[in-house]
Amino acid sequence: MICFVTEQASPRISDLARADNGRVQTPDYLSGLNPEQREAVETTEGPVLVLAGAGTGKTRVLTTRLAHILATGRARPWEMLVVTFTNKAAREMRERISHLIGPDAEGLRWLGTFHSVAAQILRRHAELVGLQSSFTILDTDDQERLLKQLLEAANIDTKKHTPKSLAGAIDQWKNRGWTPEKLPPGEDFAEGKGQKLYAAYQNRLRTLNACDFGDLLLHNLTILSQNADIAEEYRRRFKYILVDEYQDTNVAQYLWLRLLTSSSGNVCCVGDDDQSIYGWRGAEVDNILRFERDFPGAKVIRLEQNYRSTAHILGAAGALIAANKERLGKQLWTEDDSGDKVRVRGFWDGDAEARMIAEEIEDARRRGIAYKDIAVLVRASFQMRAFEERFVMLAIPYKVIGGPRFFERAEIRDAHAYIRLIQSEADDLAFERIVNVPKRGVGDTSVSKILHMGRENGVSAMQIVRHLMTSDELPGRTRTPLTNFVRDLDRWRDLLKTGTPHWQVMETVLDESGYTDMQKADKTSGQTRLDNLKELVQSMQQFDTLQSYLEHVSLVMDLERNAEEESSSGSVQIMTLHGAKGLEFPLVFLPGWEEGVFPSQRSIDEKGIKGLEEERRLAYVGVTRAKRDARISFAANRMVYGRWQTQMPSRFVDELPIEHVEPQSDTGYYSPTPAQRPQSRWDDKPFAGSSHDTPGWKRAQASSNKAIYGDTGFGANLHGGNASARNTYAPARKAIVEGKARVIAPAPKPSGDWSRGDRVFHQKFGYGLVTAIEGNKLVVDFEKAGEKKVIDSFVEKS
DNA sequence: AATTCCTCCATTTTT
DNA sequence: TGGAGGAATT
Repeated sequence: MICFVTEQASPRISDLARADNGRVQTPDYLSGLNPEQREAVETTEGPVLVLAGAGTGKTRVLTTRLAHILATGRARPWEMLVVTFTNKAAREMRERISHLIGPDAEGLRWLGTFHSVAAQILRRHAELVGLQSSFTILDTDDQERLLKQLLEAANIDTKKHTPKSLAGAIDQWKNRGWTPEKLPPGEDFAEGKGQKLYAAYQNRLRTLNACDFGDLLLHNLTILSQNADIAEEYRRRFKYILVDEYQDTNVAQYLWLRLLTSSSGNVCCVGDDDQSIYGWRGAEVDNILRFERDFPGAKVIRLEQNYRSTAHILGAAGALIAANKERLGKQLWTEDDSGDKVRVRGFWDGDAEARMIAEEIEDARRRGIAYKDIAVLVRASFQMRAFEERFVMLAIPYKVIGGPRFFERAEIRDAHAYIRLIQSEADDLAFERIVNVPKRGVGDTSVSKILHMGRENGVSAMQIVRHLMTSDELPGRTRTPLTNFVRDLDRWRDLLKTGTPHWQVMETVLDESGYTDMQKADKTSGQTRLDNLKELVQSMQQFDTLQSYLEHVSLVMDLERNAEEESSSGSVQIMTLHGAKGLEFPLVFLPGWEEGVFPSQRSIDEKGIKGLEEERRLAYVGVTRAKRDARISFAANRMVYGRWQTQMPSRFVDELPIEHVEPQSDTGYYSPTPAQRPQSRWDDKPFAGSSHDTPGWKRAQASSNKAIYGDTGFGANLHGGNASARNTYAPARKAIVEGKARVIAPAPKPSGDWSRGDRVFHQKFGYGLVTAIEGNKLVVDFEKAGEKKVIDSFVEKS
């Protein structure tokens, strides 16, 4: 097990360096590294690509390398450019580094996310792209409202072309480094209006002295590529460049890095092509795949010894990812050959799956595993509810990771809008957000009139309001509240100017504007919101100036993360596979491995083989999160969007090698009467006669399908006679499509088949009598389970 | 301005 | 199925 050389135990690197007249000979911090890790740390000159597999000590290598460069005097802290993707990663790295090198870590000014570093550079040269250095960074909400206005101004149907989809398109364009002028002809939005809209949007941003997240990088590209002297200055400044999660870089980030990398190229990129799961938001795996071409003479170091998981888990994950064609290739290994095989289990339906997972969690708990050490990882968030419901029922503490963020809550945004408008009258988006919050009697009509006039005349909304106060273009009932509004704003601004701390101004504003009262009046969630606002005021106190606070919230939106992580220490974690990246848990449940769900049908439809491979990488990420136990499951039937659907197990299930997997059967998955059940891969003696290279599942599927449909009666009409022909060796793809079309619940079978008083048998509840019929649902009074509502196709007459 | 009614639509998410 | 957002209604 790797223990990070840290804290009190290890001597400070600055001391180490001094100890031997500045010459460091195999200092302690290098001693625990394996040969590859050590090579990655010590190869300081020239381009290096570290291909770090899951759980191979990537973070340790990264921080040690950084410390090593500083300790050996190769660079001063401010000569290092260190970029990460998330604030969390940046924060963790800074913490670790400061343990190693002490106060010197303060000097790491250029350690941060791509966006925060780019923002720093942009502030210094903003005027070169037509901005003032005090520019504000738009959040997605503001962005969408702005785009909506533009779409409406261009007479585009906002139903057909939503602001959101335009925001998405622009985001993708910016990810590729395209300014409006450089937009390729093929790229478009709303029948030829794409480029115009994009240009109009950029203009509008400039007027508002604002930029969006994409601009932080895009403007950097413009500045650096058009000003050779500035680019050269930065290239000289950054003696060493370190990039984490390189597989996640998009084109814009890639170009930006290249502009900052000098020809000597002391650049070290760390990543894992097998964990590239953000292609859909612009990440280019290609960046990592072609590193050696980009940097001739680059050294590629593979970290393959895994310190996280057991051999079975790695074996299963390794075989899975081996099915991908587009990869550089790594073979993870471990010295830990203890532990159980990966369990794979098929269930009759989603309920059974959730029930069993909950039971297994309770069981694990009894064996002494803490809730916080257990995770349920799903492909998409709609799969979470089933588990939440089950966990609530059994009082299993759980935490859903990845809900709405603190700064994205409406009340926080409202508060920010107030303070922004006080700070800068030109902030039309802030104005629009809160002129009538709380209700002041300024309706939508007046607001859009004001905004429109502002845009017509090229002035801010507030200027228009000041003008309207002295004219009679607005009725008195609108004019009075607006006058009061302006008066209030002026008063608050004076407070700020006369040196009242910004957080106190915030408090005053919330109280005097009536916002607090408005929330007090809300019985349902008012209290929560007030609590959030209190927290907001508190967090503002940590900043000296309003400016620095606002900068912080727009770039570092992770206030809640800390609180969340602490409070969740005693809970089972439910999260998406994407959200689980970089984390590890002793026990991991991976439910929902079904064709169409995982791999997601949409990914395959939209991106073909590339999409599928990304899904497979996601599966790989999921399995490798587990330290001791991974439990994969799938359900034959699932309620999706209110309809029962039947699906095949995921092809990924098939790709798991038998030697690392322990299949388990669940009787519910098969025909109700065990005697009629054919032998299959998932039967009591699973994998009987089938080995890794046998397409075992497909064969088994043919027979078990027959069992399901034949015996329970549903589906027989839907499939007609060709059920068996389809299943044999048909490509899985085809099966999915048909599987999707297979709607079970509203079977064409006339519901009149049932009548009150019928005696029926249900797989789970046993025998009972039908007491009512509601369409395809039956209310049955079961002898053992009591009264339940069930879908008719789930029971049979007895 | 508030309420209810209706229709539409359902990955993954960071900055 | 359920929730969100828009339209229609009071």
